[in-house]
Amino acid sequence: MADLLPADTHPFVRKIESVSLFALSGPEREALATLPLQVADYAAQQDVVLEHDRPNRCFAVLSGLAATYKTTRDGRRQVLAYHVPGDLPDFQSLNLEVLDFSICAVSALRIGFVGHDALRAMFHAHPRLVDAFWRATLIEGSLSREWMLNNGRRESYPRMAHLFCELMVRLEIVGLASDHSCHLPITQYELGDALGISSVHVNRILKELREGGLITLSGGRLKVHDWAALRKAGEFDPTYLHLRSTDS
Amino acid sequence: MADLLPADTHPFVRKIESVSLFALSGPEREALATLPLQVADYAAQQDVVLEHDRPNRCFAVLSGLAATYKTTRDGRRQVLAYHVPGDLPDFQSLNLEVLDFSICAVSALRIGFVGHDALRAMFHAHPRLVDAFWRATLIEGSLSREWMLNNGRRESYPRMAHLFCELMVRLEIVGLASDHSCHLPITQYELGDALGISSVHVNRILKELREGGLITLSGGRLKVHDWAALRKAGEFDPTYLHLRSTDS
DNA sequence: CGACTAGTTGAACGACGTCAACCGTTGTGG
DNA sequence: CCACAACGGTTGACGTCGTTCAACTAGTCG
Repeated sequence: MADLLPADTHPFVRKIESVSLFALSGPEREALATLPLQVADYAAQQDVVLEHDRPNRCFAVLSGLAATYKTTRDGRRQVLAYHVPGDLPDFQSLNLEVLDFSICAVSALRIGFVGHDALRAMFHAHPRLVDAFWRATLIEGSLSREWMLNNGRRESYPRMAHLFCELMVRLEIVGLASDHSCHLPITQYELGDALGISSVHVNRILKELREGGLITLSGGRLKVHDWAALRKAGEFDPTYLHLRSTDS
Repeated sequence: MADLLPADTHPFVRKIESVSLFALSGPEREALATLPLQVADYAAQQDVVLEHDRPNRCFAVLSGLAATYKTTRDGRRQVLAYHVPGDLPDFQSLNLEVLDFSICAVSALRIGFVGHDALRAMFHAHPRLVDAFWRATLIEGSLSREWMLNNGRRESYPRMAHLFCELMVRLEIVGLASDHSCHLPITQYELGDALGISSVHVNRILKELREGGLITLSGGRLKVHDWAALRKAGEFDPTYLHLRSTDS
């Protein structure tokens, strides 16, 4: 079921255009827009790919939220990154035969698979696109470094504040948040997996943030009531997102 | 002060050869070996590059140990990765204008700088090398994901055991460890920055590991006395290192 | 010899985890 | 339509891991 979308809304075109350091040529844009996408839907909690898989395709998030995670042998889970529409969460599979992480759906998720062959053919025809995609993976790396600093060296209150700041900014960029409010159907248990703390403690920190008037998270919706305060609490500096047009 | 080394010991050749999925051609090896290197030496604790720099070159570790780190605003430091000889710690600077991390020398460090221009020219002439270098950065990403799991979800005892396992394996690969013993002139304070714990606690965990007969760390030397036990304690599975020839 | 640095250890404290109870909502089947 | 199970959120009590502070030791360098 190949699904062709109009070029300007095609996820690859939007993403690469926003990431690359040069303006895409017509043929390059065309090549991206005509990449054959295999669309698939996942319910929350379902896994898309698993550690030790050897995929021959990678995928883009079309809608919904995905999470990269790893688990220890005794089953403790650590979420390493969230992926918003436009992201290419397992792009490394193109050059790394066996996956070292799993990716699951956080909310209802629609993704588009692209075969490695098709990508390699495109790169052969349009070598500049390699730089652009490479850059996309490097930006993901930058996010993960900030995540490491956040989880390693900030206590849970600023840590959670930082996470909410990042999510809000990234969702705003792709048009999924407005007025500092976004759809975020995530359980407190899952939040704990991302922050490296227990769900009980998540609950307490959420309460603190709520009673401080910074945010509310309920009914699957995150609302930031005091952006300046949240940003300050999380020591949030968006430089590491490598945005090209800075706002807020 | 350009410094030309014999091709088989040239750090780029060794590294890319060990990382790439295809055998390098003569001209490719030649191009790597003749990359002009600007050699520089750093004392322990000195910074090589700093967050917010906009470098026009990147570097390879020639000898010694380097560390990538970030700091919070109030000065708490988190080490994100260690780099052994052959590694390309800031290769992302080629496609990411402004650095989002700093790199410092852990022990006496010798590095070789290569200008971005020279690299780009080489990639233009030998497009397959792009894949190889890309793959090198992806493997670094894999290490950082395991690091995130380790620091996020393991307690300090297994966490430290895991770190020592990784360092030992990586140093063995580049010939800097033998008999499960290696030069590791690192203070307990710095170890704490890597593991996200205080130096006092590092001391106590080291004592536990020592009294359990697993390792000793003194006089700038790490000795593993019971590799099987250390590996078990750290739940260490080297898959994430993406080695091509597995040993031990 | 004194000053400095890294390591070592104890004691008190704090952050976060664990356990357990309870509540509210949702969904399902009799 | 109601009963009830299942699940996520909320809260308290208590335990543990790791931090902080502080004192002391040992090695090194001038």
